[in-house]
Amino acid sequence: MKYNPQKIEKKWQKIWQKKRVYEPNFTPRQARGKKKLKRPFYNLMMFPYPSAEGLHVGNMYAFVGADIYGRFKRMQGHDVFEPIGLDGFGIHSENYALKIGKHPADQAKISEKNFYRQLRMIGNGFAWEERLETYDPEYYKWTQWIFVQMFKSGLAYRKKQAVNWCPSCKTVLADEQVIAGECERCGTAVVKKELEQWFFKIIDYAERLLNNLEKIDWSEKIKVAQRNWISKSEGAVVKFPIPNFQFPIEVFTTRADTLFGATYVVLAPEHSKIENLKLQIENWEEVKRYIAGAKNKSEAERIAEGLEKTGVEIKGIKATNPATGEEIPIFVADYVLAGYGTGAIMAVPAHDQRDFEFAKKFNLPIKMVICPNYPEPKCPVLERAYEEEGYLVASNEFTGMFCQKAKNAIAEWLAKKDLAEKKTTFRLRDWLISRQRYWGAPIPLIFCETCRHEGRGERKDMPGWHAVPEKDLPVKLPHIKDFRPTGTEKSPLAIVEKFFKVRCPKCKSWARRETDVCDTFLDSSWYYLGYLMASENWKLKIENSAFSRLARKWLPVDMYIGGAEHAVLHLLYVRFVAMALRDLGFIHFEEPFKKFRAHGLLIKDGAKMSKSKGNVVNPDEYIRAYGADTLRMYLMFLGPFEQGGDFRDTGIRGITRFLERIWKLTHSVILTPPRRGKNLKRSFGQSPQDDLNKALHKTIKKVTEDIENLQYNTAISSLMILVNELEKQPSLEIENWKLVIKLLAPFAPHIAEELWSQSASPERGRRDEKGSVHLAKWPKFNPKFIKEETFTLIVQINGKVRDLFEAPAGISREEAARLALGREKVKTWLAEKEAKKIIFVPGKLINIVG
RNA sequence: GCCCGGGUGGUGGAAUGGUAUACACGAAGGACUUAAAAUCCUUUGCUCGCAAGGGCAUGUGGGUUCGACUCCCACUCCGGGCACCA
Repeated sequence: MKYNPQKIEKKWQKIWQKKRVYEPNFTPRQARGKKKLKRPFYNLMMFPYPSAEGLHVGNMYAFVGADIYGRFKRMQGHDVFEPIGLDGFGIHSENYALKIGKHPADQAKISEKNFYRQLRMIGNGFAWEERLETYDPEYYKWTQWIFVQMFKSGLAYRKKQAVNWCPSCKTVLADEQVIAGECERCGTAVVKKELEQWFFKIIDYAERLLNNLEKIDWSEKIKVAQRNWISKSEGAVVKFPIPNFQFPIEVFTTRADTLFGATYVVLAPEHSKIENLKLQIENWEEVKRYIAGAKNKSEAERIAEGLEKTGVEIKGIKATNPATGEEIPIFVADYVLAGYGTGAIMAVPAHDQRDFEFAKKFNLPIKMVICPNYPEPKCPVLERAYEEEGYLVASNEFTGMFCQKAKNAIAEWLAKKDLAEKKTTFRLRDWLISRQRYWGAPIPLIFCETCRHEGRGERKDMPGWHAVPEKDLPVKLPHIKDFRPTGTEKSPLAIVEKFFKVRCPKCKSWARRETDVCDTFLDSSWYYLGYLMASENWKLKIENSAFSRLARKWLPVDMYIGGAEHAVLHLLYVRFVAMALRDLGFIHFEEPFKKFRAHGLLIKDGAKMSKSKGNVVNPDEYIRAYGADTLRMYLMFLGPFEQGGDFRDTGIRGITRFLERIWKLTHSVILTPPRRGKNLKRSFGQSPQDDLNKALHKTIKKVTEDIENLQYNTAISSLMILVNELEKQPSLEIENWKLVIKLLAPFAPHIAEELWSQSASPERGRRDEKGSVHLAKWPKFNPKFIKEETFTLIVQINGKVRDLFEAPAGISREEAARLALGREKVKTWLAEKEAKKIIFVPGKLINIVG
């Protein structure tokens, strides 16, 4: 019989599904009845969004890598839950539907079928019965339910502010979705628009999101990215009074020590105070023009300008430096960001490069107050801002103080006069959650004009707004013909009367539904809970104890694998939502994933895969040509899973050869009974059987350790080394060979299953072999077999390898030195010289220094 | 500009501070074949040498060490992330 991957892969995929091999036990009660309660293990991978081209080989790379880990855990005796689903709601799916002129709901059905077909082909141990799609009303009912909880608890709020707007996608975007001023999805330059939008208060959780990073076992680079994104700054808010005006300008600074060098104040163009000061501003027209111009600029334009600073002085008013009492000018400039700190800064051109450039351009005084050398202040002439540490100069009683110390001293001095206050600020902004698009979960809120008028509402701070009562969820997305984005700052649902016209849940008068939909990242912020709900056909409720029991058994997720590109998107939101749900008492944990590992990027022939380059690998054709097992193993053999790999067509043959050799070897083992009792003794006293055990158990150890560390490439290579060895063995027993099949099983599940079943013919069959190899026990290595009796002792002379010989394992330093010095080569190399020093590393080498 | 990765044969890549180049691909030669494919065997970092054997090589330059791909310093190139965050 020849190895025919296509045939056996289809066969086993069917059998697995029929026998429910990969379906875990969900209810604790059921499990108790069984003789052995298996330890649950939730093995999660980031679910894909069903894209235009079908499953990308990069997806397959990620899924296979995650699956190997899951299969490994299953064989180690865990009850593994490895679900899969589709993240099909959202702009990406809708954009594709628009492009090909289909309705997103119809396209979803097509994509769904295609994706599930492809996902079945790759041979993962998915729990298919719990699959889910985010556009399924059963699912988004709970997306909406979460929104309602956020609203009721005050974590969702509505606010008008300058937000990111993508003119091509015709919707607002979250900060996390803007990459270098461009839309994450389509690459169009994002513009700022003043709009009223829904936000989630993720900033309230900034501190916890930051602190918890210490407690979770995640890829370090993701933690670093999150830390940088949240970016905590400790400083002070300092008041700069405006003469003849009631309110001072408040600035945020982390460098209170430089306060005596603050020679002007800058407000962001969006700063609210400017409007209030209108009557006192002499050049109001000019200021107004500048503000309008700045607001119209796209994010990308601002970045493109680079360090070229622009701004306008606000004439007619001055600010008082609270430290010096000096009156200093006030500017409006777009290098100051409205959304950070207080939206205003004190400019210290001598010690901040941006302020320095601005001051140079506008000829403003540059006053040095920090000097590297003290007490002899010979301050250098500045060519750029001096941002390093130093001692204060020209700062009254603080002169001579080291800057770190002065920071606190000055802040406290001003605090006593009520002119300053310590403050911690985060760079993280609140999560903008509403989208002016069609293909998403409608935001489940209703606005009632009557209630607003009478000051009623679910929340005191938001009169007129009501959550859709939970019994009315889901708010179904209506099937409308014209789903195209309007570009009018409103969703296409805003003109669908049968959708938005609704009775107020409170006063029953006619009211209006919110017509924006939720950001896709809300869909994916809780899907790991969804899979558990799917196990009971969506009959469970998050708030009920039945769900809670299930969650306590399975959550938090034990292992989560996905792409690093979601470091500050999905991976941040999902943590935030879990914390919020925990605080509301719905779940028992605040970190959803105990362990997260980011896989590397798969490239093709040294270049990134992209549609425009035309080098995107479609897994279908490779599976058709070589089989899923070969492709799986090839992908994993390319390089370390966490680093990625370079896909080259030529390499695949090596894996095909390897699997064919395994196939052949199995049959020769089955057909040729071992010649017992004929083991020839060797000169070292080790029989071929000892050698075989050693090779076998070393490999078991190596493969086990490598899988645990996701080093699949070296695990596969050690399997290859073992097979090379075993092919030379005259007497290979089937029981030993079966250990190899087990080691192979996570990587090449189909061929392993086929060979397992073939080797377990009834007359040979044992209990372990009746079922699937994937439920068989993962082999344990026996340290006794690995123990070496001799080793290769390396002999170095002055650090260079000159000789080597076999030595007994426990050889002493003296004995090793004696043997080494007696060797011909050593004598030659050492010539007449004495050995000055001898370094001996037990079990490794001896270095003779002459 | 800042923060992460990374630089090793013709290629993908291995190496707890201890034989650098495992494993695989490719290439060359051979066996089998009428022939080809497949398969199997041998060789394969560069270099000097008939050989035995030697010298040189892990981006560059220094350092620590008996010994450095591995640790430290400086630089350089490539990939990724963030980007006027006061």
